[in-house]
Amino acid sequence: MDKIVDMSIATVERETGIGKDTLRVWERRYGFPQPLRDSKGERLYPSRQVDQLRLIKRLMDQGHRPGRLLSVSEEERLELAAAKPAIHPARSKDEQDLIQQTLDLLKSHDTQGLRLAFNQAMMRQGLHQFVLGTVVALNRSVGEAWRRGELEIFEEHLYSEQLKSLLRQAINSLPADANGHPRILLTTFPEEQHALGLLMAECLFTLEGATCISLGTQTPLFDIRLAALAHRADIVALSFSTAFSVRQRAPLLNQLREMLPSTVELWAGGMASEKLPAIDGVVLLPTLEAGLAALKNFRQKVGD
Amino acid sequence: MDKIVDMSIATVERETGIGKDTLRVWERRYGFPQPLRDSKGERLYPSRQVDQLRLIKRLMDQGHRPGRLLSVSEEERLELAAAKPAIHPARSKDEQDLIQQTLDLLKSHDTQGLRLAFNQAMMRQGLHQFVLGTVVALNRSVGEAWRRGELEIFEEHLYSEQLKSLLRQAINSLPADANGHPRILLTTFPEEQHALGLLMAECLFTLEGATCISLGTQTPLFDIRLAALAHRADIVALSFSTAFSVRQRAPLLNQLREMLPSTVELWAGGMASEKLPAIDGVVLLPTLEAGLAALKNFRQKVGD
DNA sequence: TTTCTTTTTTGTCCTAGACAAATAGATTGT
DNA sequence: ACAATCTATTTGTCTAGGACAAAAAAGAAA
Repeated sequence: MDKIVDMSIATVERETGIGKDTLRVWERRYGFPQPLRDSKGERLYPSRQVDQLRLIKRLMDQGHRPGRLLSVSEEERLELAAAKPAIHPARSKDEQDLIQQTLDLLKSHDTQGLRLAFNQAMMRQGLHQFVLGTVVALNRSVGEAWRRGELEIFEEHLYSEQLKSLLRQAINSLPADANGHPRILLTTFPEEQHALGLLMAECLFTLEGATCISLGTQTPLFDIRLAALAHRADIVALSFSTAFSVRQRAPLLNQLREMLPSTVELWAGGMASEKLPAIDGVVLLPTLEAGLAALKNFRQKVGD
Repeated sequence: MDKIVDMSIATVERETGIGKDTLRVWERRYGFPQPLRDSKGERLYPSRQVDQLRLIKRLMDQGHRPGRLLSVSEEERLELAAAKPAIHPARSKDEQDLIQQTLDLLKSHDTQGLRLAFNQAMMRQGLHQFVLGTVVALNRSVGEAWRRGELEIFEEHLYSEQLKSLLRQAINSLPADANGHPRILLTTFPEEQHALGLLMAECLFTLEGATCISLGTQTPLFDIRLAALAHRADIVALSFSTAFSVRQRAPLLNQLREMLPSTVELWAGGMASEKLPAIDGVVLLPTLEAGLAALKNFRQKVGD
């Protein structure tokens, strides 16, 4: 019971999200991690080191650089983890309260209560405001709490499951206009598995009377192209989370841009799109508001 | 417009689901694929070869072996693809009709119609029967149509999005008994992204009055353990699709088994569990019916 | 036929070197 | 002091070809 065994390199990749090649090159360059070896010479990572790797990944997502993190002692890493919470735009009392309530409910694993709280907030504010304001703020706060180590991954899963379920329900109860314009195809790239941003966009676009076709997450580029053609989409909208490596975005977007007919617009929304260099023929949408503006824009353009 | 560029090895891995190591070793052993090289000597796969790889992956999922597929000509592979549809247990006229209707709606990309058809079937049959009979049959038929090349991946995405949405809605409308027993934690392993099986199980277990805590897909083992402890789960139930490599299941299940307290049962459900060797302390559930039986069983055991 | 043993097939891991894109740091010009 | 340009370092991903064990197929024996 409860014995935690040493892990193979494939397992560590899965558990931490750090690639095999990267794990090996870190070991070579920085001397960490330093796994044991089994009888056939393969790496075996003790769980203590895997914990450290988890922490390192967290800190890297916060902007720390691997070189420093890896050449520093275990204790110093823990210090970094306990650092400053960023300052945020002023929030209403209501929002503050809901955030605190959400974090408390998550920590006590009260899924029922969570659902109830979300539902009430949504009813009170209306879907538009709820998504644009509250959900955005919640995402940020939950993400931060996780980065600070206050929440476990499974608690974040719980949060996003509840919210996804609620948003889906909301979308389904909206009057669907099959001939709404424009026709927007929604999905994410293959490694991107975060569906929440997608659902938020779908809510807002559907509220505006557009037709949304959601393929869910992780569609290969080739199939995005096929789907766009099959559904006669006017716009292909992709959602990115911070987890999606910024390095990969530009080349992937370029590739998709070349695959799509030039009459189809390509929108890229989500976290950290600000950092991205402008790409020809790709509309970058750092926020949901920008998405709504783009939609208005598109309609004006097509209108005349 | 529409120009399809050569792809890097990382891209091919994403698009086909075949690992980099495997792609390289196939090239060495069988001479296929045989990518071009760019200025720095890195592989560039022409889209023609990537299409072939997609086909090969499909055929492998059907049970063909790589050695044969890769050493055979392009034409012969296409012949294999057009082969026999397997024979299935007798189905009711209703079910047959719905299956045909679903495939037609999918091919014409009529999401509204799809949703309507599903909803009607569910209303008519009741959730229990709908999940156990119709959804199972639909999954199989859609999966087969895809393997035969009749459906594109994006059409399969569409199917599963609609169904997931419907099942989620159904679950939410069930009377949730927060004190229902047993407490079942539902999730999948990190590479497993198919949420449909999970939702189907959640429907059935909830209907039986159990408390389901769904973490969604792709939870690291470490977090499954944490969640099980935090939620005081009686049972941890994992869902596998055929896409999940059979090779990996046994070691992963063993690993999780060792991490969990022995008082917590571990259930592994989903396709191809029959093929799996028995694992000590892990209950294998090849079908949903087996899952329901296991639940009844568990209750009797605890009852006395 | 079934069961056991041998051979082939197949995916994953290994080392150690290379290189370009991204980032940080230094230098220069306004 | 601040912005822009250049240089140096950092970092992830790719390459080659060898190795090995687990799975599957083929062969042998009951």
